[in-house]
Order: sequence, then structure tokens, then C-alpha cells
Amino acid sequence: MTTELRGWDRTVAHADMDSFYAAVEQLDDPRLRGRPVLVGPDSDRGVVLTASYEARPFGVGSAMPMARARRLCPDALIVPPRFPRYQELSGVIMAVFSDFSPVVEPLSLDEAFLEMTGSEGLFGEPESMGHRLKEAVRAATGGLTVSVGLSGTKYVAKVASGFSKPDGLTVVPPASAREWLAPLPVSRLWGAGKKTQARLEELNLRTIGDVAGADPAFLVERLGSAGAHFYSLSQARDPRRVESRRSAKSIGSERTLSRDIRDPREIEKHLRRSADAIGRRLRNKNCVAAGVRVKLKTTKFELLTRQAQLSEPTDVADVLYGRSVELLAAFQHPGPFRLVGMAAFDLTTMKDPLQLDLLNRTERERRLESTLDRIAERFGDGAIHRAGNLETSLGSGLAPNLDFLGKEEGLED
DNA sequence: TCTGGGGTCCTTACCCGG
DNA sequence: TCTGCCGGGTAAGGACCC
Repeated sequence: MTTELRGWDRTVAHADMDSFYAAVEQLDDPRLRGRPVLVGPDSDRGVVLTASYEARPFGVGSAMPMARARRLCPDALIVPPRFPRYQELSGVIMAVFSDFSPVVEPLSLDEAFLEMTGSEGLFGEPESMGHRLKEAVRAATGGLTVSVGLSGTKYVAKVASGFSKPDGLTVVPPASAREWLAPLPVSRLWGAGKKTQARLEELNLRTIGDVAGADPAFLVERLGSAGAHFYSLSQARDPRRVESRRSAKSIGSERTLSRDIRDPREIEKHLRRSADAIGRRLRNKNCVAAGVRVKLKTTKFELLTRQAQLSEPTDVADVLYGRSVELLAAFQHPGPFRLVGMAAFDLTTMKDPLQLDLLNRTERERRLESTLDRIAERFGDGAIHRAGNLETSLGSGLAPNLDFLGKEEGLED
């Protein structure tokens, strides 16, 4: 006798928290419960990050401009996001997932794949696994709900978790996955956004079943390699394994400005802030970057980027900033711009402290950066910004004074 | 209606060396 | 010496996801 389930060669779960940010706000503030809540910046240029389920019947959803959401749902309570709190609860949730599987692949703060193959002995059949997972998340978080999908592949598990939200549980036996997918619209193909949907529509392919019935060679001819990918998904074939956390490939920081700008000196101020933030995050992760990319968005929403390699990998904000200013000169566009951003890429984790020496980092740089980190932690990003400018204007010889300034709180304007 | 911020991956173009 | 081809690496942009 075997406990193996018939037809379940693999068991993959996808767990997705229900309107996570809004649910956290309702959990922490009882006055928000049962009421339409929009999490997002209460500004003219922002968009909704998450709408609570009470707000959704009004037609409000993620990524909708806040101005429009307010018009559709005037009674909605608008709450600014509190990412540190979401991260904290995300840690609790991921820890629960780890109790169910040694292989957990987070996709974002609020969702993850769990490799559940072979764990029937511990948790029972897939349906029972799902119920126990949902209950464990509810108990650990004090009441947050999660929707869970289980099937034999990542793709079907993912579609299944979104099938009956909120607080859903959908189990799709691998043997019937193809038929289960067939009636769903092509918008449920993971990776097919608005552009791809429109192209599929032009080819008269409206459901996943339509794609499954198409000639794969024809799909490749029209969609390139993505065509082959979508064909496989439509057949419920998805060979991708569940993988534990992969390391980040880039770290970025960008900001949509409250007003459009074109003056290079103003753009540089924003680059300075991004460089400080990225440098700090690199050091927190014990990473160095070998490349920098600068991003500008015009008022017409054209995205322009310029990137370059660094002479050597670094986690020093000043170096990132210096290279970004050089890149800025390479943009021919006169502006104005509504967004300024920067990203560091080609990341390497520094496992061995001795490697730091290979980076030719001087003692001065190390001390300065750690001082800036402490200032930022105590006084916030504004302080680090001012400290950065101060360092630039003082020149390297006076950098040790920053230690003194930080201690004396001399940077609080 | 007026469009965020964090990412990943893919395609295309171009440069360079052999 | 010039030209064509090929492949690798890099840069820029686009589509997509949450």
C-alpha cells in the first residue's frame, strides 16, 4: 500500500493573501473593518496599491489612478502604505509556509509557491493540505485570509488560487487540469498582459482552450518563443520547479515627482537620494553592484534609460551617484520629466569579508558609509540626503567630521 | 481616467574581434 | 586590404507581474 495519490506525480500549492495591504490595515485598525479601504498615496499622481473587498464592487482595483478611485468610491478611506508592517507580517506568513514545506518560493510579500510533493503523509490529501495551510495562516496572523490553489504544476496552482477569492481553496487534479483551464479567458495565461491578449484576440483565440487547440508552429510564428510557452501552459504543462529564494539581480529606487522638472541640477538631487538608498540596501544585503542604470520618464510617458558598467563593483553611494551623473549627460532629451530613478545591477554577494579589500575600498569610504547608515536610521532619508551633499562639498579630507556631526545631531537642519 | 514602485525576463540593435 | 559572416557582450527598450 502506498500513500501516493493517484495522478498526482507532483503537488504544488500557490498561496496568495487576500487584498494583503488593505487586510493588514483592517486588522490593525478595527475602525476600517467592513468599510471600503484604499491603500495608496493620497496624492494627485498616485495609484491604488490595494483595494479592500468592500471597495471592489465600486469598480476600484489595483493600479487605478487614485483620483479616479476616489470618484468611483467617494466613501472609501484612503490609507497610506506602511511597508515595514507588511514586511513584518510577510515574515510571519512565510514562516508558516516553511512549516508546511522545505521548499518555499516567495513571489512577493504576500504570495508564494510551496512544493508539497510527498507530504500527503503529513498533511493528508491536497484538499486537507489546503485547509490546514489556510487555518495556520489565519491563526498566526490574527485573522488574515489566504486563497490557496493546489495542482500538479506551478501554473495551474497559481490560476487555481485566484479562482475563488477571497478565502478560497481550489484543488485541480492534474488529470483534469487541461479541461479545467479550457474555458478560462486568455487573460489567465500567466505572462499574457494587455498587448499579448490583444494579439491573441486578433488571431481569434479567446479562451485557453482555443490556444490549446491551435497549431503550436503557428503560435511561434506569430508570438515568437512566448508562443511556445503559452501553448505549453494551455496544455497544463509547466516544467518549472518550485525554487527557494533566488538572489536579487538588481536593486532600484525611483520616484514620480510632485511636479515635472527639466533642470539637470534638480535631476541630480533626486539621483543623489536614489544613490543613497541603493547604497544602503546594497550594504544591508552585503552586495556590490557592477553596473548602474539611470531612468527618466518624460511627461509623455516615454521611458528612457542609460546604463554603464562601473570600473569596479561597489556599494558606495558616492560612486553610484558619480556614474549616474555621467550617464545623465548621455540623455539627449530636453525633458521635462515626471520620474527620476536609478538601479544597480550585476550584483554579487560578498561572502568573505576579505573580498572587501579587493574592491579597493578605502577606510575612509567604509567609515563614511557606515556613518551615513546610522544617520539615516536615526533621522531618516532627508538627513542622509543632506549628509551626502555635505560630504560632496566638504571633500574627502573632512569626511571623518561626519562621525562627529552624526553624533551631535548636527544634521537636523 | 490618466496612469506607482519594486522587480524579472525577453528582444532587438549595435559594436567588436576573429 | 577590404568585405562578409558569426558569435559574444552590452545597451536600450518593452512587456509583464504584484
